[in-house]
Amino acid sequence: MPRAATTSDVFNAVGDASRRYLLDALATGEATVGELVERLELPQPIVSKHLRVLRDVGLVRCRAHGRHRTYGVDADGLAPLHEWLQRLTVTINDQYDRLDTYLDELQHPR
Amino acid sequence: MPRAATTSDVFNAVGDASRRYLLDALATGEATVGELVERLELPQPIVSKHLRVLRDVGLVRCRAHGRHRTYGVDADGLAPLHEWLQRLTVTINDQYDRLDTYLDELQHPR
DNA sequence: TTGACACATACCGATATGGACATGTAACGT
DNA sequence: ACGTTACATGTCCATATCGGTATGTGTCAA
Repeated sequence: MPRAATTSDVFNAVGDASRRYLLDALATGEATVGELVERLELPQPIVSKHLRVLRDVGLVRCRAHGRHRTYGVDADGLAPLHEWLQRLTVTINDQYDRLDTYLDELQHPR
Repeated sequence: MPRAATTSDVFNAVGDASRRYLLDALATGEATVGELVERLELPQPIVSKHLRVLRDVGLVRCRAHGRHRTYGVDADGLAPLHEWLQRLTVTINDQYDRLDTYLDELQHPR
């Protein structure tokens, strides 16, 4: 198994700077591919590819409108990130709490 | 520029599942490399390498103790993630708010 | 119907990455 | 001093990934 890998995973998707820029841009409102190309000053195929990845992991949605495609952030797709970060942070804080308790007991032994 | 790339970036660091497991494990308390190797059932060099990456991006700290090295999560290292996620989410919500206002004005024109 | 336009996909090359194995290094025990 | 323990680092390989260019697909206009 020469690589763990997997795009198609939200964490990996936001691991790329270009894709974060895309999300940042889309967060301010929906946009077509062309508009994104203009704003980010990236070649169109690059943008399309990143959008594809973001779509696959559920971070953006797109709807066709004439010959344009309007993309927008899917807030629900951010859930895995939020949850993981939250859990991690909480766990860390619990740890500190236990340390506090421990230190308390050292100073004020029952 | 055949690759954007960059490990040495917090987002990329947590993009890898193995490294997330390491963080999860360390969140419950500090641990030595050997302990992590046992818990995650990964070869020691792999663990060491991932820890190295996590250290470089400031997600973990380590202190030598005898011939052991005790690693622990550095909560501050999570800040970039928190901030980015926060900003993104807020921006998205602002967008929805504006949409609400717009819809309101459609229904209750001044 | 033909051509332009908006976007998606295919293919290519360069490189970065993760895992596996071997080796280096420092601290401890005897 | 020597072997062992606990890690770190170096090298190698397979593959994934990104960017770039070319091409395909569907829609609109004339």
